[in-house]
Amino acid sequence: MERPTTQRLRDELRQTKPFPSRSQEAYLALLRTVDELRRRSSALMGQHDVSLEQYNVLRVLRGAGAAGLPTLEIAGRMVERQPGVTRLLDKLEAKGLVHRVRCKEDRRQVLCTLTETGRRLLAALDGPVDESSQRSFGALRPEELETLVEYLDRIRYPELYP
Amino acid sequence: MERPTTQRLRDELRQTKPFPSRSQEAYLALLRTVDELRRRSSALMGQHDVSLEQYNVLRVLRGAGAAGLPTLEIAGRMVERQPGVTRLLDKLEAKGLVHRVRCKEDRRQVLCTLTETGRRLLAALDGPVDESSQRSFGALRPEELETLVEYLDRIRYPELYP
DNA sequence: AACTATTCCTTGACTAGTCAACTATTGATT
DNA sequence: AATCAATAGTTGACTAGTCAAGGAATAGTT
Repeated sequence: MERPTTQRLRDELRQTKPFPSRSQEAYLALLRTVDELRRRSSALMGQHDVSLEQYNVLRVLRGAGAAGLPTLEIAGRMVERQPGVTRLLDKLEAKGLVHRVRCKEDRRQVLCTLTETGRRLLAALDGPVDESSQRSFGALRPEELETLVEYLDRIRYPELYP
Repeated sequence: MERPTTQRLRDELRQTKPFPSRSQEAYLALLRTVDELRRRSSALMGQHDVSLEQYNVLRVLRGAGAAGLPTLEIAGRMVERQPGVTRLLDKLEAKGLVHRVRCKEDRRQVLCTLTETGRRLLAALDGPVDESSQRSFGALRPEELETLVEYLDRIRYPELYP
């Protein structure tokens, strides 16, 4: 972390005014937390010359197994929209981490698979990524983690939890 | 929301495999939640031809009062780094929402203030923004909101909560 | 006073993300 | 079969974010 670790949210804001509402406070806390987590993991990926987003594509591909996945399906498993995924795949293919071929059965689809290099890169990152994740989320006990995930779910789908 | 609202995290992922770890599940939930919140508010800002990020700069400036703020101080109150803020200010100034002047006392600083137009735009957005925020976070009771903020704090500063 | 260091901000060169428009292929309909 | 619609993906034109390098002004030092 770059900023002094003793800083808390209210200090970070450096505003004397209280938050306009708890919701806004929570919103800001969410933004800042995700930003911080992104920074922590980006640092890891950067050492291997891939971005965090590129890494996420690789992970999705590994999760899919040897058969590979069409581009749109990758996008579906990620936060990004299709065009972004296409561009990420462009870069990953250029680096030799991913292989793309037109699907025989449906020539509209492009099947993406990990190359051996890609698989090795992922393997090399597994340890550090897990450590980093443990360090960040280790601050919460298992039940707390569960609660957090539930809260986030409810924020995303408010109409399901009236 | 664009995707079917009955989808839950496990469905979104469309993976049969369980999560490698709770931490990873929480991490993904965080990313997706922030992404979704960003989308919801971006839609509001877009109607007034400002981006969410530009809006955040305007809010910081309003919070600072009539005196205005130097660029670096704005960055300090936001998630972004300085260069990003400079560029956001470029665009806001071009739209006539913000005014910039070199500070007399310290000519290194650039004092930024809201224009009347900027202030009106913010006022027009206050209602919708608050509504949207209530809708999202209304899914949590006040104590739960508080707990959420605490958890997020702990994730950001794990060493403070061993 | 003259140098050096620091601070504030901007710029350049990159990555990434969005929407909208387009191509290619497939499927469905008449 | 000929058309029309839907799907998969790419590209263009934009916004935004990063780091690293640099200019300008100020502060500190000798």
